[in-house]
Amino acid sequence: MKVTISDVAKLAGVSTATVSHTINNTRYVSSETKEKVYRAIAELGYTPDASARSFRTGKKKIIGFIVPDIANKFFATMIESVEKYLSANGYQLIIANTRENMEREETNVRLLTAGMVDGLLVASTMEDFQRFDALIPTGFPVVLVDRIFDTKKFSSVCVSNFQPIYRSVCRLAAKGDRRIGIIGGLPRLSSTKERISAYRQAMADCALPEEEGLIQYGDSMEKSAQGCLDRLLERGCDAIIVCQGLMASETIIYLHQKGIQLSRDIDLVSFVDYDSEVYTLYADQMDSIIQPVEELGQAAGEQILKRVEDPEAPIFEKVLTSAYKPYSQPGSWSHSDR
Amino acid sequence: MKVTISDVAKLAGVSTATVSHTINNTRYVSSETKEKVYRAIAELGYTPDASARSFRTGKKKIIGFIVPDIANKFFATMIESVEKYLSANGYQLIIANTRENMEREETNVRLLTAGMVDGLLVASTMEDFQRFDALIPTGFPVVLVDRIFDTKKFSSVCVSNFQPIYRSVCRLAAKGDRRIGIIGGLPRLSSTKERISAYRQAMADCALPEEEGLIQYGDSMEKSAQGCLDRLLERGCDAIIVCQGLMASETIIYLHQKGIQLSRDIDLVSFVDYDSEVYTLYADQMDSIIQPVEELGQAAGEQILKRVEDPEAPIFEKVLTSAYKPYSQPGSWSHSDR
DNA sequence: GAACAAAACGTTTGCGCAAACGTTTTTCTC
DNA sequence: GAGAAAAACGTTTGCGCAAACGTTTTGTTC
Repeated sequence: MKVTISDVAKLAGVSTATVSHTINNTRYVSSETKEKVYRAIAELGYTPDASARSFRTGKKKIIGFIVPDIANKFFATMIESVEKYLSANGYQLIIANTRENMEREETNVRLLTAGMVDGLLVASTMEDFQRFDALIPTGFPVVLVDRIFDTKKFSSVCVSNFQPIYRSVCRLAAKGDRRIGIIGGLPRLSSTKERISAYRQAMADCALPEEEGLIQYGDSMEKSAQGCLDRLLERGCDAIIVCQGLMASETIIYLHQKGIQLSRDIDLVSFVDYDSEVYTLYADQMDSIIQPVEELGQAAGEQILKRVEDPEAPIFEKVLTSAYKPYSQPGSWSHSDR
Repeated sequence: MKVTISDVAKLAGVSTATVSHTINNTRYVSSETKEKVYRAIAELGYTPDASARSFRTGKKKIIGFIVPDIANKFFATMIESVEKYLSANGYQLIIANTRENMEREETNVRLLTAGMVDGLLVASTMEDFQRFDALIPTGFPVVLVDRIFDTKKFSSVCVSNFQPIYRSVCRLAAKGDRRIGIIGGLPRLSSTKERISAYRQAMADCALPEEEGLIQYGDSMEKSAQGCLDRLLERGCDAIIVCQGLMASETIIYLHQKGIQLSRDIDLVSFVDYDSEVYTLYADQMDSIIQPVEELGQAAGEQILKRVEDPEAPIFEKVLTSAYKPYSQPGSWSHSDR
């Protein structure tokens, strides 16, 4: 039924070793013999079985990527960029979507690390490092992406969260805004924590009164920003900072629908998805923080392959920098420096 | 180093067969023995090796999905929905992104069908069925998604393309529009062909003059709609039909930037991504065609698992229906009926 | 308590391939 | 033309597991 390497060997009149070496270029084979082998392969329509190969070599040529939300543009773009890098290097990509659910993350990590992939990229939805760490077999190649833990146990690739938010608050304060609200993502995530802490510190440094009600948390899922906004608007904000692209779009739409005009009625600073439609329309009325998603994806791909190929490689922590685009200087882009 | 089934067997004082049967529930094992086995598994931290298992059984519990553009919201949403269905049924999903490139599609299909996955979902970028067909090993479970071929060889899941466009033209014509332009996707795709042919037929049926320049093709990638629009606007259109969500967003933004107002200056009908931001903002100024992306994804998942579990199952062709939302009746939704 | 069945487990094989280990043939050297 | 080296290929094993095939033990019947 299935054509195997020994069928090829038989037809070509050589040994299976020769066929194997011919295919994989792992030993010298005379060109006449190669010829015979390739002819037999073509005649039989032989394709090496990936399962058997993986089993034999222990290499699957597959990387897993645990993502909190595939349909979120931020992650979709990152997946694209990761896939691009991996496929260019002979690897395939398995996606697992946790939908910000810890149990699903556990299930998926366990499944994938049990011999299904060579390495794992994880944008974890977990807060507790112990719980995450317990899932990873000793020595298994893992790279944390976008969301990290407070240990040096795994390599990681993320973007700076503190500086852009700190800068945002300062700019708003300098503009005369006093009551600055902020909409963060899930409170348990490292990215959210860093951003909120930057907000707090900047507020203090700018001598602006802190007020717990000015800090709201959404879950970066659909319609989560509206509730946050309602609560912020009730308190009468001069400005709002949004920590996530999807919620930024919601914010803009919601304000638009309420007849609140950006920059005239309220100041807005936000993390945005670079090519999101709302961003294109409103880029000139707000400060935008644009994360280098594609670089993030590529760096993640690089790091995981590096670890897969050399599991002893030292832990590596890469922090990329977001672009900050103030609306007052359209066209001008500046890089925050951490 | 690695804990295998025989390590477990040894520690539990049973045979490997018993361990295997205990894990997989494939033979009666007394509860005391089960106890011993599970205890040994826990003590050693044993996890069955997925590679070996796949190799042995021939089942990988993985489905491949060949996608033309991951970052496109339409496909990202579909991936999400496919993944949801598959993971609920114990399968993982491998993504391959072709970026609308036929060579990449060939490479990926070949790779995945060579023992890496149990079945394949394909939204093909190819026009030539022979070329596609040549890539698929005999009997390999394949389901075509969104883009189909003119044969009954593979099962498929797609949405109706003809009816919504036909209806669009009729509505525009009834409104008095004469010069109706259309922006289609890649000319080689079945979806594009059906939509354009619906346009032609409707134009003829409505006694509107055909004009080749009114038909423009974009590639559904970034910025492709602008060129089409420039050419259409040059000809002075009363109305424009856009056949794809991403290009719809571009169109709306571009018209907005040019100061052309929807419904006052020009009529717009478009396929849109349901939760896209621009759609949310402009839904009341245009006719929208909304494809049932999630149902599409789920149906695709259902079909491919059905084929994987029974390769002899009859060919199945599912055609889903898009929702048509006329802007004149906000809130009212109607279903086109093919 | 012989004969037989059912319960509960063990022994062994082979999936397809890569690669360690081995053999033969050719070529070269003096 | 004997001996050694290099070239070119062959034989065999085992990766970890599932399952086909076999065996032992424990009832059960008359």
